[in-house]
Amino acid sequence: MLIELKIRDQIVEAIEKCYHQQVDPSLVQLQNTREEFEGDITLVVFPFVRMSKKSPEQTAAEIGEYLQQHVAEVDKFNVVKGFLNLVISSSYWLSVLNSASANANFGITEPNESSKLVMVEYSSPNTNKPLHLGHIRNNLLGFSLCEILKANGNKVVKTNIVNDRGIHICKSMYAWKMWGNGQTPESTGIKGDHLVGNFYVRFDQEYKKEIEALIGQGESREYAEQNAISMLGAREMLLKWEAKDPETVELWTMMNNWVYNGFDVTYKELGVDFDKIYYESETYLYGKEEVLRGLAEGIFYQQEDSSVWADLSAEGLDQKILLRSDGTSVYMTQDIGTAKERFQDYHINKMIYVVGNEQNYHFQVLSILLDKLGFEFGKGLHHFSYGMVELPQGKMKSREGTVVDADDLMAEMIEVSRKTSEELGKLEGYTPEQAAITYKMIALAALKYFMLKVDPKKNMLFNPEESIDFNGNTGPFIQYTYARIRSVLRKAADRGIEINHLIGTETAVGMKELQLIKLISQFPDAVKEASDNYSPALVANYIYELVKEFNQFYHYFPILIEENVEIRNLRLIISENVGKIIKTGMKLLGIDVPERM
RNA sequence: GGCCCCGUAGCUUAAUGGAUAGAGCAUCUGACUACGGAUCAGAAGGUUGUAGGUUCGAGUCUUACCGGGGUCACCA
Repeated sequence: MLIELKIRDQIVEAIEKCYHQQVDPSLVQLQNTREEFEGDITLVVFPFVRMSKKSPEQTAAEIGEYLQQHVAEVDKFNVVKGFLNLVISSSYWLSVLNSASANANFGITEPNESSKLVMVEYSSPNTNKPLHLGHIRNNLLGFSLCEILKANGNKVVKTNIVNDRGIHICKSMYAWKMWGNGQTPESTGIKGDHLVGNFYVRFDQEYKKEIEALIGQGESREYAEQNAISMLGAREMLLKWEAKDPETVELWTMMNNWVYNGFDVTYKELGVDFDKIYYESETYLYGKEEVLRGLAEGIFYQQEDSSVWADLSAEGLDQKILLRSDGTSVYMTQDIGTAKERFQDYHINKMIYVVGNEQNYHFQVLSILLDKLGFEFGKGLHHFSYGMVELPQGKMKSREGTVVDADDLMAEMIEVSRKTSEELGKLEGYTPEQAAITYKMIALAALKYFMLKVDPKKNMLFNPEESIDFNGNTGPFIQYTYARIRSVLRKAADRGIEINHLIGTETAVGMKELQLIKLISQFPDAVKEASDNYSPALVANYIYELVKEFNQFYHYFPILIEENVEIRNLRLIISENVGKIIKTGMKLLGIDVPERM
C-alpha cells in the first residue's frame, strides 16, 4: 500500500523532529488495525519510547498529532496502550478503489526486458507406477509457485525431470516379459501408467514368493534377496539396457511410452504443464566430468577402491560419495551435471527445485558442492521443500495398498461434485457438456484449494474417507461467491444499469464497504508476499478472507435494489473488483472459477 | 545415536516478536416474499506438548525434556 510508505517516512520525520533521534525505517512497525478498534493502520510505538523517554501513550499521541498535521490522508487517530491507530480518510480509500478498478491486471506485475528468468523443477515422477497423492501436492505447489512468480514479474521455465531408467523400471519390464502375455493398454483398456504399475506390483509379489522359497531351502534372507530369480532377471535387464541391447531398449521404449501417455492424461486433468521435460536416461551420465575436475583440483578425494568422495566435515556434514568404485554416477552426480546444463541451456538467473522435505539434506549438500566447484549459482539455488501428505493411518505405503491414486481421487471427487450439483439443481439449462465442465471445475477447486491452503512446509493430513469438503474454507465456497457476483452483474446488465467506473471520492461509504476496499487494496501485497515466502497458501488465505468479508456484505446489504444510485454504483464496483480478484487470485492457484454453479 | 523439521479447540488449520490466539469441519440454536441457503448470524469448545530463560511484550526467539516424523546408502 502506497499510503504505508508515506506514513513510514513521516514517522521517521516525526521522531526526528520531536525527539531528535534518527530512526531506521525498518523499525517502524505498521500493521492493519484490528477490527475491534477504530482505525485502518496501526503503529506499534514501543520501539520508540526509549527515544521519547515518555510513556507509550504520550509518545503515541505526539506521533499521532504530527501525522495528522503532515499527512493529508490521516483523518484522525486514537491511542490504545502502546498502539497508535490511524484513521485514513475515505476519499483515499475510494481513490484506491478507482485505481484497482481501472486496472484489469490489478495485483499482477508483468515481466519485462530486465526480468529475472527462473527455472522451476517440479513433478519429477518415476515411470514405474502411476501418480499418487504425494505427486498431486508436488504438482499443485509447483504449478502455483510458477504462476505466482510470473505474477511478480519473473519469467519462468517450468521443467520436469522424468526418472525413466534404473532398476525399478527394469522390475516392471521383467514382470511384463515373464507374465504379461503381451498385454498392452489397448488390449486391456487399462491406462498405460496403471498397467505398468500393475507389473511393478506383480514383480514384488513374485519376488517375495521366491525369497520365501529360497529361505525354505535353508538360504539366508540376505542371500535370498540378492539371488531370487526375478531380481537376477531385473538386474540383467539393467545391464543390457546400459549396454544398449536393442531388444531391451525396445521393450523399455514401449513401456515408457505407455507411461508417458498415461501421465499426459493425469497432468492434463490436473491442469499442469511444462515448458521443458528432461529425461534421466539422457542426463544420467552428466556431472561425471565435473566431479573428475573437482578431483583433479583437489576439491574431492579418491579412496583406494577408486570411489570419489566429498569431505563436508568443515560444513558440519558427512562424507558424500560422488562416483562409485566402478566409476558410475550417483544421484548427486547427476544433479550437479543437470544444474550446470540448465544454467547453460537457458541462461537462467535462478533455479528452484520443488521436492519433498525428505530430500532437505540432499539439496543442502548439492548447494555446497556446486559452490565448491565454482558455480556462482550454487549458493542461490532454492529447494522449495514441502511436507509429506499423510493418511489417517500414517504414511502411504504401496505394499499395504494405502496409496491414494491421483486418477482415482480426481474421478471420485468429480463424482461427488456431480451429485451435489444435481441435488442443488443449479445448472438447469446447461448442456450436459457444459455441466460436466462445471462439475470438474468444482471438484478440482476442492482438491487444489484443500492442498494449497496449508503452509507448504508443513506435513498435511488427508482423510480419504471424509473426502474433501465443499463448504466452509474451501475452493467451492470461493467459486460460489464468484458465481454469485457474476449473477448480480448479469442481472445489472439485464436491467440496463450502467456502471460508472469513476467513483467520486466524496461518495458516502459505509463501514462494510470500507472494509472490503481495504482488503481489495491488499491484494498486490498478498501476491508479493506469496512470492517472497514461496507460499501459495498466502494467496489462498487472502482470498478466503476477502470472500468471507464479501459474503457478509452481500448478506446484509442490497446491491441491485439499493435506491441511492451512487451507493448502488459503489457496491457494484466493489462486487466487480472482488470478482476480478477472486478470478486472478484463484488463477495463481491453478483454479478456475465458473459463471454459474 | 548425530543432524533437521513438526507438536495450537474433538478433527483440519491461521497468526512480519505486538492488543482479548483467528478460522473451517463436527455439535447445538437461529435466518430465505431483496440480488443464488454450496450462504449468513449466534452458542459452546484453548494453560499454543511440559518446565525454565531472553524481552516493555513470546504460539513465534533460546535451553532442557516429552511425543511424532524425516535423514544420515557405492538407491533415486
